[in-house]
Amino acid sequence: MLLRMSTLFLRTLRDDPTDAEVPSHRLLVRGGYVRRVAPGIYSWLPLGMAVLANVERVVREEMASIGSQEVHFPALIPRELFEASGRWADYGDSLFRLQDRKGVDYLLGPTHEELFTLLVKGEYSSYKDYPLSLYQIQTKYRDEARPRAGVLRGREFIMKDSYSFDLSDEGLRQSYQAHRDAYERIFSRLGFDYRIVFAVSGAMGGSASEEFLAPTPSGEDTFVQCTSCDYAANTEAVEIAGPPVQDGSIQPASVVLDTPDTPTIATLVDRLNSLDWAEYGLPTRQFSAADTLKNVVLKTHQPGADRWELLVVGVPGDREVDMKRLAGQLEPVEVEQADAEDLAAVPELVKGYIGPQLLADLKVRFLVDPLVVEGSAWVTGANEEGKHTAFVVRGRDFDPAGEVGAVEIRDGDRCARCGSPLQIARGIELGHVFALGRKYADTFGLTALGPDGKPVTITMGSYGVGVTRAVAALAEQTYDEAGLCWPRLVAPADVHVVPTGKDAAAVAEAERMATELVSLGVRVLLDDRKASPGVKFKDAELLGVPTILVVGRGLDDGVVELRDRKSGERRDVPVGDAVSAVHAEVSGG
RNA sequence: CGGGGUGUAGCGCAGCUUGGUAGCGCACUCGCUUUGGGAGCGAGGGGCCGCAGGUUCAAAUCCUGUCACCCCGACCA
Repeated sequence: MLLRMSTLFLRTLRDDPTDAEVPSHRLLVRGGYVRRVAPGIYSWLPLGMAVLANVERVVREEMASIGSQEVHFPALIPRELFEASGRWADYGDSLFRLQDRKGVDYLLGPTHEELFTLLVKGEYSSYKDYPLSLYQIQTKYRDEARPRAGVLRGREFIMKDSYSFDLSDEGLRQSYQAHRDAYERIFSRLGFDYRIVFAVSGAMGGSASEEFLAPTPSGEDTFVQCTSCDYAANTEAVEIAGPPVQDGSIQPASVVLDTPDTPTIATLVDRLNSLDWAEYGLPTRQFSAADTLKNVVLKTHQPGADRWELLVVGVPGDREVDMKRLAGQLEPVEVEQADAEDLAAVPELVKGYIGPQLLADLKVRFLVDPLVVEGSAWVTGANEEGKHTAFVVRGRDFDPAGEVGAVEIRDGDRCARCGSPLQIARGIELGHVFALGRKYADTFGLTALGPDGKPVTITMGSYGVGVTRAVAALAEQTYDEAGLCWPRLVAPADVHVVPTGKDAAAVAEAERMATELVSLGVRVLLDDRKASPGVKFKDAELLGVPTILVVGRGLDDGVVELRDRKSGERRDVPVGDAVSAVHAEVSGG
């Protein structure tokens, strides 16, 4: 393959486009890989297409290796299919909707569970047909509230989505594992630094959902990783270690304190530290927010229920409640902050002075964060204006209905597996593997007739790779000051041949080498433009082809220069050895 | 949806305060020179100054409205 820059549809930009903030966006635009058409909507130019095709090739190879078969669904989908799954309504504003000339509703597919399920239902009906795995590489549409970061988060993007269909839970487990392994190979081959993180709580079944994240500062997803073991989870699914369980019986009996005007944790702590503890027959000590128990009033909604119910969550006073994490843990139950009206319904809950002691009697559900361990003693509200209670002990003075990870994770929290400090980082979601179960099969009646003549509901897995996003994420993880630095496998070419100088011999020699390299199967980008050396060098660095071969002033001494884009390393090689040297680089890399 | 900002050539920007021929750099075309780190000189082409209305003899500039876009946040199978 030979790309000539004199004819390549490419215009590089000297300046950064002003709307580009993140490095991948800036460099993909400057390097002429993509152009913006509308917010979150991009055109892919020849160099971009080359990179995209390379990513797709790897994805296809690895899908084939686990026996997944490629299909292709329309992006334009009639409303009725999404009506059947309930997602015409559930997807809300994120769905692109349109009508045909007759006024019939359509949508542009944000994902394709419905079509895969129905296709299989239409073709297969016997247990002998399973297991099955299908995939497609398709353009997806989501009307994001705020597209950003160039192609990292677009409204139109390419995704590989696949689905597995199995007769049994064990079959699903195997399909899930096969996909997970394939994804590891895909992201390794593409040259990613990536982490596999838990995406939903252990309560929902451990490994039911995992995300493949590429750690980078411009990532939109926050995740947590252990500094010592390989535990990693996104912040919604993370579990952290609490302090050791304590013996609550050694705590003094609880005592009600006079604490007027202390509706917040800060005011309460000040008050505690100025109390005359001798009055209560107790030794004076220093208190901090961590000694108090904060009880946050929320409300929850069971799917299908007609009412919201109150929920109180107890967390250490020095912690905030992370609503996103909480929502992730409670899913599919919805959760929201309770408002004044909700609180008014239970007058026993005194704002600012709520304690867990009464909640069981009030029939209000009470959960604690695991940091509030059995036997721990707290200062908390006395359920009376201006009063708090000290030495309120879990297991002695109150019994929560259960635990839920609710606190906002901090850098340095302890790993639930090994106890080492956790670290918060940002990453880009490259892929997601998810054991869907029977949700769609139930909805659409996807069953197979078993050997006993009875129908078995199929269980499904759903697996996605963001293809366009992977290109941007790779740029994000590999760029440097001068430009892009593609790993060889995805680079638009193996070698960028740059003739310099006014001497026609350099151009002729570069042409000769390019032709010879191409015949060896090397992908060559040849800068045959009439431009100054500076322009060519800058563009070569911006475009990010991994090997650069400079044919110029060294010719008089019988050498050409071989440069490694990534390391910056340069070495002269004799003209006669140049082609084989490049070929060795390409094969070795 | 909340906060901040910007709309002038393909890209990056000035001009607006104080109304009067629409400019600069890059890119593009032609000529000559130059050729190892975004070359020089000269000559060119390219504009609904976001849109609509208003004020005025005259509007990129002032006024009103409107639309779009960008950034931060909320949201995000």
